[in-house]
Amino acid sequence: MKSAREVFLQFLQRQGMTMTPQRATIVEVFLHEEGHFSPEQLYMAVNKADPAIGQATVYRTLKLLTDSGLAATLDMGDGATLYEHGYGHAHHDHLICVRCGGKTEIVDHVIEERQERIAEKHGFELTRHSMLLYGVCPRCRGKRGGSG
Amino acid sequence: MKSAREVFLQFLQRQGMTMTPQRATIVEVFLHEEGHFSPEQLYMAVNKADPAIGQATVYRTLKLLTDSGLAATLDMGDGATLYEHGYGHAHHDHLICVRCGGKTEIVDHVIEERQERIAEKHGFELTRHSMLLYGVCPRCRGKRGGSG
DNA sequence: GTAGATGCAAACGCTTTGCCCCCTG
DNA sequence: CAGGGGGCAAAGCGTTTGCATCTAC
Repeated sequence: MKSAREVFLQFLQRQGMTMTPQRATIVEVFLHEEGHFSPEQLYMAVNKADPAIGQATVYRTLKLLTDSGLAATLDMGDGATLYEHGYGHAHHDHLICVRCGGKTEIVDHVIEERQERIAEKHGFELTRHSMLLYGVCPRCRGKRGGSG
Repeated sequence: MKSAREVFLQFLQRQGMTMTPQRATIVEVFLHEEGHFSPEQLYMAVNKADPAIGQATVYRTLKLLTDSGLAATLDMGDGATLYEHGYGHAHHDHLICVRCGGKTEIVDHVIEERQERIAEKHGFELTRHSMLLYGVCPRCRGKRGGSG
């Protein structure tokens, strides 16, 4: 399997774009981030590596990373979009605690297969999907209901 | 089964809130809307019924409708939230055409059940979920693909 | 008379864009 | 020299909120 850097480079070249120092930095930082993170978080981490890189560039590169398949988006209902690694990671969905915001990755082949079948039945050519299960995690269920 | 109006009225009363002319108008218009619509669309329809009602009131009432179970939200990744009727309608998920934006409602009991089971396995108490399948609908597949 | 409800417009948070300079080729 | 890339800050978008007013009980 090609390295993520390689995939990104080839993606850029295919688009007639070039690998710039800023993009290289952002990709590196991106690959070192764990779990789910916001553009803002990535921006802050990128800034530690190179304070000269602006937020807009992070957003622009994040879009490229998504298009290249290196990044996957995770859309909460809160208006913000989170990102995670999307290359070399099996597809997974998320279990989200509505109280603490904690996210758990889940994989279910039965569901994946049903989704394919549903799409097929409707004549759709499936490109991607998003499944979010919201609930209260065990830890928060232990505590009493309060929001804090 | 209680009428939707009744459900909303009782919800308001339970919250110590009252049914106002504006809320009544918005509920009526809401119930007449079909399919999936944006707050903006609802606002425009409400305005035909009563031009004095402001956008903020529509948003505020939409939130109440959601809390009361009369409305269900459908979060596209585009930053906007769509609404649909949620009372007296079985839960369903959506198949969305990435090309024309068309939405098809789908129901799959196997998936619903698996979701419950997954949540259970992780100790989560499931409150709701959202499953969006993105793809290309039969009609758009017929036309030429464009940017492949 | 008190408390909630409303309309308006400004504020908000996240994301995108315009502009101009820079570097690359 | 041509053209994309980047930084900055302002604009843009959908949504929320502060405030003064008004209504209902």
